[in-house]
Amino acid sequence: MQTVRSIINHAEKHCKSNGSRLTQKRKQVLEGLLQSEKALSAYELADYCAKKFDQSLPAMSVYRILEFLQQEQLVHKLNLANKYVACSHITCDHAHDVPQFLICSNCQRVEEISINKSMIEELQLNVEEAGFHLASPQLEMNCICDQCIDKK
Amino acid sequence: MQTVRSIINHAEKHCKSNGSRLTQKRKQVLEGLLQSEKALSAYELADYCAKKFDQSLPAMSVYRILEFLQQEQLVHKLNLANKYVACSHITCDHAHDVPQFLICSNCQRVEEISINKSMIEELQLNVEEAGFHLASPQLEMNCICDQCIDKK
DNA sequence: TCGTTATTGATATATTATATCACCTAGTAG
DNA sequence: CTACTAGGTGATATAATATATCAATAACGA
Repeated sequence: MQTVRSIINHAEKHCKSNGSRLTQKRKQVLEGLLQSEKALSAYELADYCAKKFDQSLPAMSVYRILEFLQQEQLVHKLNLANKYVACSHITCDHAHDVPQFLICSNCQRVEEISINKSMIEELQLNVEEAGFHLASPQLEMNCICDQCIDKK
Repeated sequence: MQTVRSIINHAEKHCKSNGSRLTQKRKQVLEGLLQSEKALSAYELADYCAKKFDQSLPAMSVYRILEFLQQEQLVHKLNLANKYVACSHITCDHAHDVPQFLICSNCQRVEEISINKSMIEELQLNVEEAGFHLASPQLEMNCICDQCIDKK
């Protein structure tokens, strides 16, 4: 179990070695995502930062910061939910596999798992046959999690 | 190659046998999707209907109509793009497999293909192991199509 | 320290979507 | 045939997500 702080430290080194900077505000946004169980929207992150750090952060800035964090592969955007999550492999130095996100459409909890390589290859084959090319091999699946099923 | 008209006729029968009605406006929206190469937003559909049928259709109505058409399985919502497409199996009476949508993130062209059953099962297994359950087995993949690649 | 570049703030506006109430129209019962 | 009812549509307001643009500020290198 890694602390939020240690992950952020790792992220900061990662940025430095890339020649980019993990500023205060960027850390705050990343922290917001790291401490959250579920995916958050840009506006939710703005609220989080405003409350937690007692200093308003315009939504516009959050969007810019999220864009930066995505470039640095520290954050993923879940296009199914229009929300954002911290990458779960920040502290692994190796490039990670094709990420697969399971998104609970009820509580927004997100699980990031990795799919079998051979499966991706087969998928990719299907895609190529149809005359398309995978842009981002990220897969997002609309799910319900155990907890939410139990509640119903 | 089926005409738009014949597909709409088929859809109308489908609705009748379901005890629902494919009204004028609903036909117009469905036609908008059928004649389009690419996925359309609700507002784009409203524009299409306004121009083509010379009578304004409020966006609100389009949303309601799209909801109806989805219930009737005549239309799919692409959550990746926040846009809508006509189901490509309207004239097949049998229930179709797990749909897989390839969405060109450049031109919004969409291809609907069907995946291997065994693959879906494997996917499902992965999902269950993580404590989640597939809500809709529809898969959407962010792609670039051949045409757009060539242009670049 | 100066100037350049990267970062953030502020404001406006676009795009997608939902809530709500009023009106209208097609099918139904009497 | 008429009045009733339910389903369908219009109108309006507003929420939620996102982008464009210009100004202000902070960090870094020469």
